[in-house]
Amino acid sequence: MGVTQYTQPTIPEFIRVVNQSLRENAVVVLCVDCEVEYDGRAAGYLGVGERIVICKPDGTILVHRPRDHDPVNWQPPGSTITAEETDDHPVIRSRRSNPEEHITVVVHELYSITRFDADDTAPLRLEGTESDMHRFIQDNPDAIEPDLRIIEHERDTPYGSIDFFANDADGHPVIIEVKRRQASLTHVDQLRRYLSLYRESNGNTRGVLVAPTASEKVKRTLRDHGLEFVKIDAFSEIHSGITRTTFADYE
Amino acid sequence: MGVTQYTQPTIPEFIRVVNQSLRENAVVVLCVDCEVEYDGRAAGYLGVGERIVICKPDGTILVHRPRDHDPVNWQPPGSTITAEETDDHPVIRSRRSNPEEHITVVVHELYSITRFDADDTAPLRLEGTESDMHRFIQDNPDAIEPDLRIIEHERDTPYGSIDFFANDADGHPVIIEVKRRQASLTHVDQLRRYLSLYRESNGNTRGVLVAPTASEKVKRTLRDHGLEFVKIDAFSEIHSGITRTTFADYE
DNA sequence: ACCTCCATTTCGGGA
DNA sequence: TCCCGAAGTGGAGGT
Repeated sequence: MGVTQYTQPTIPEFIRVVNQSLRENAVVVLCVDCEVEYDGRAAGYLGVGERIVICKPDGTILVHRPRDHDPVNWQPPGSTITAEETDDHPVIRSRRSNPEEHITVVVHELYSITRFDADDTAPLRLEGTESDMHRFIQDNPDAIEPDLRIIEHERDTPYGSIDFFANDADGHPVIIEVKRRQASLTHVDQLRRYLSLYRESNGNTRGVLVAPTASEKVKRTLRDHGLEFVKIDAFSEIHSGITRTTFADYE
Repeated sequence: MGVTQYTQPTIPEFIRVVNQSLRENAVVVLCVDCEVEYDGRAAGYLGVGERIVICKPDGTILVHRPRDHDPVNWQPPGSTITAEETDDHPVIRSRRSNPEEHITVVVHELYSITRFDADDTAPLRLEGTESDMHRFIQDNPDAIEPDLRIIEHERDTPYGSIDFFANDADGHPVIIEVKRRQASLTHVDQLRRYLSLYRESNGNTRGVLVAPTASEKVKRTLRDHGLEFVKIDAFSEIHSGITRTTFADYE
C-alpha cells in the first residue's frame, strides 16, 4: 500500500530496512553493484556487475541482470533471507533446505532500496491451457472422431497417467494424448509409453496424438508406429466449441 | 551506473521516463497498483493488485507479485515496450511477434519509478551441470561399468542426439543417456527412442540411463523394457574425480 | 527459422 | 512428502 525509497543508504540502514521490511511482509527492491555466489543443486559464481535484487516476504530472491527474462541467480519461495554486514560490505544471504541451497549477494555499491508494502490477492485467469483443451474434448469427443466415447480422464498406469482412455465406434480401446501446442517427438514418446502397456495385453489398441500442429517428422514417426494424429486447435476450437455446445448446433 | 528515483510521478513524467530510459539502455522498475491483460499463445487477465514491473532495454518485461519465483505476466526479450496514456491511466504496452503476443499493464496507482543505468557484463560461471557430468564420464567411463569404451559423444541420429555411444567389455554396443538429477519417465522415453533406431539394425543394443537417483516407477519401466539404471551422483563424483571446488577457487 | 534438449527449471495436482 | 507432467516454459546449440 505504500512505497519508501532510500537513496545510497548506509550499511546499518540497509540491514534494518531489508530485514524489517521482509519481517513486516513488504517486498524489497535493491539496485546494486554486486557479486553473487550460489551453492546447492549446482554451484555458481557471478562476478561484479550492476543488477536488480528483489527480495519477497515469502523468501523468494531474484537477481536480475539488465537483460533477459530469467534471473541470473535466485532462490524459490520458502527460503530464509537475511541482510547483514561482512567485511564492510552489505551482504544478503539466503538459505533453504530440501535441497540445501545458499545464495550470497556481496554488495559493492548500494545505489538504492525500495520498500514496497504490496498487497495483491487477485487471481490470474488464464485461458487456452491444456486443461481447457481437456475440458473441451471431454465435452466434445466428436471433435476427435465420430462416436468416440470417453471412458476415463487421467487414467493412472504404472507408466504414468493417460490423458484420455476411450472407445471408438467399433468399441476398440483408444489411448489419447493431448498437447496444447505443436506436438514434438517427446509427445510421441509419451503416447508410445502408455501404449506399450496395453498393446501387450490388448493387441490392437489405438493411439492418438491430439495437437494443433505437428511437424512432418512427428507425423511420420506416428505413422511408423501405427499411431494417429488429430488436429485440434487449442484456442479457436475451444471457443468455437463453446458455441458448438449450444443446442442450435446439436439439433 | 546511476539510479534515479521518482516518487508518485505524473503521467507525462511516467511516459517520458519509461520511454527515454529504455531508449537510452536503462532498466526501469515500477511499483504500481495495476491490472494486466495478456493475449498470445494463451490469454489471461489479472485483476487489480500491487506489483513490481520491470522493463529491460532488451524488451523484456516482468510483472512480479509480492510472492513466488515466477512473474505473473511477462514478455521475453525482443519485445517492444511503450509507455503511454489511455483513459487517464498510465499504460505500458508490450508487443512481440512469432508468436504474436501482447501485454497491457493498466496502472491505477503509480507509486514510484526507478531508472537504473545498469552495466553488467560478468559471465555466470556454473558448475555441476549436465555438461560437467558428461566430461566426467568421458574421462571416467569405468564409473558406469568396468571396461566400458566410449565410442562417441553426442552422436546425432534422426531421432535426436545420443549422449554417449559406447562398447561394453564384450564389445556390444551401449547407448547411454545421462541426467544430472533424478531420472524421470520422460528420460526413459528418450533412451527408448534412441534405441528404437539401433535395435532394428544392430540387434540387441544395450540401453543405460545414468543418473544420481530414479524412482521405483522409473526403475520398473526400465526393467520392463530391458534397459539398465546406473547410479552416478552428479556432484560428488564429478568433484572427487577432478578437484573439489570452493568459492575461494573462483578468486 | 525450426528442432532438440537442458534447466539451480518452478508450479500444481494427486497419492 | 514424493512423483508426475504442464508451462504463455526460457535459453542454448546445431542444422
